[in-house]
Amino acid sequence: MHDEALLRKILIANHQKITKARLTVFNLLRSKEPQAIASIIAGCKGEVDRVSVYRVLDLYEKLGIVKRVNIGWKYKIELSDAFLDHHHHASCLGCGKVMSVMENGELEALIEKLSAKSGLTMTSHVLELYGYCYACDTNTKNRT
Amino acid sequence: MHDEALLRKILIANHQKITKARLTVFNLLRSKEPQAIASIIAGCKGEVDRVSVYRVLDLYEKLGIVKRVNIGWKYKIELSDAFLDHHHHASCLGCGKVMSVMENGELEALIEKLSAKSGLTMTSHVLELYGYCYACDTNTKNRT
DNA sequence: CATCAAATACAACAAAATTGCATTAAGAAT
DNA sequence: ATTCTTAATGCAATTTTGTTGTATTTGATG
Ligand SMILES: [Mn+2]
Ligand SMILES: [Mn+2]
Ligand SMILES: [Zn+2]
Ligand SMILES: [Zn+2]
Repeated sequence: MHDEALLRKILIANHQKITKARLTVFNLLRSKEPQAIASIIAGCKGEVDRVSVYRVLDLYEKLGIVKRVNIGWKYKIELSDAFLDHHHHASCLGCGKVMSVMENGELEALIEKLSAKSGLTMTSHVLELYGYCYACDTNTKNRT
Repeated sequence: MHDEALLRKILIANHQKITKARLTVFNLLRSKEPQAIASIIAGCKGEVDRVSVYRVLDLYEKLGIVKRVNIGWKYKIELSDAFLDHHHHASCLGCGKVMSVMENGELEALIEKLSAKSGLTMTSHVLELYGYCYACDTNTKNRT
């Protein structure tokens, strides 16, 4: 099923209307991930009001359509695992580029084990890597 | 070396003054971790102004004395690995309790490997587990 | 197409974070 | 110890971010 069809299905199943605001925000999220709220609001300028963006995102979070992910100490929004495969992020502290790190069975298993040991019934987890991408790393080394 | 001596050493090495505000914030951070900014500001009431708390924390972050960690979609502040052993967090979505998950060689090695594969020269990483603690999990199950 | 509730825009508000500046105090100089 | 210098602080004002109230609009339904 393609993304928008799934979105419609989820909205209908939850007795929510399919509106211009909701479709606009959804398509923005599909275009680039993850995004800061400010960036989504900017992308909606003229189309959807600031307040409505917040309300759409609240709904989407409640319905599990989006999730908040932490990039550095700020959060950004991205589509949930129902739309994107489970993954983690590797962020460059130099240029801000965010790369996806795809699921790795060994790692996920280890995280499961860890959570069991910690006494937590884990429902989700977040792993973020920080450092410098090849380009930024090279630049840094070349500086005198 | 005990914590405050290390703090003083770092401040002096960076030509920063040792002030009442900086010591107060530092000791609050030592008392409990991790803490929301609001909680630090509250802990400083009457002692240090709100604005100064922000400025002290900015400095501390720049100097690597504290780091921001994400608990849910909000960040909290805790002392850096120079003061605390490297660890991760397991947070209960029910009651908000945060447990420390101590470093695990196997996991850390795997994360190193992962970052290498992603092409990032990793300088740090964050792993957060979310779920329900034993008490909250039991409560949830007992609900009709 | 008529109906009706849900969703939206806009204004007002509240909370969180930042900036500008006069005053204070930490550390250096004497 | 006292004076000097400037970084650090407190306080007021401002900006930014997020929320709430409500009249109007819009999407679903028959
Ligand atoms: Mn992503
Ligand atoms: Mn911690
Ligand atoms: Zn980069
Ligand atoms: Zn709990």
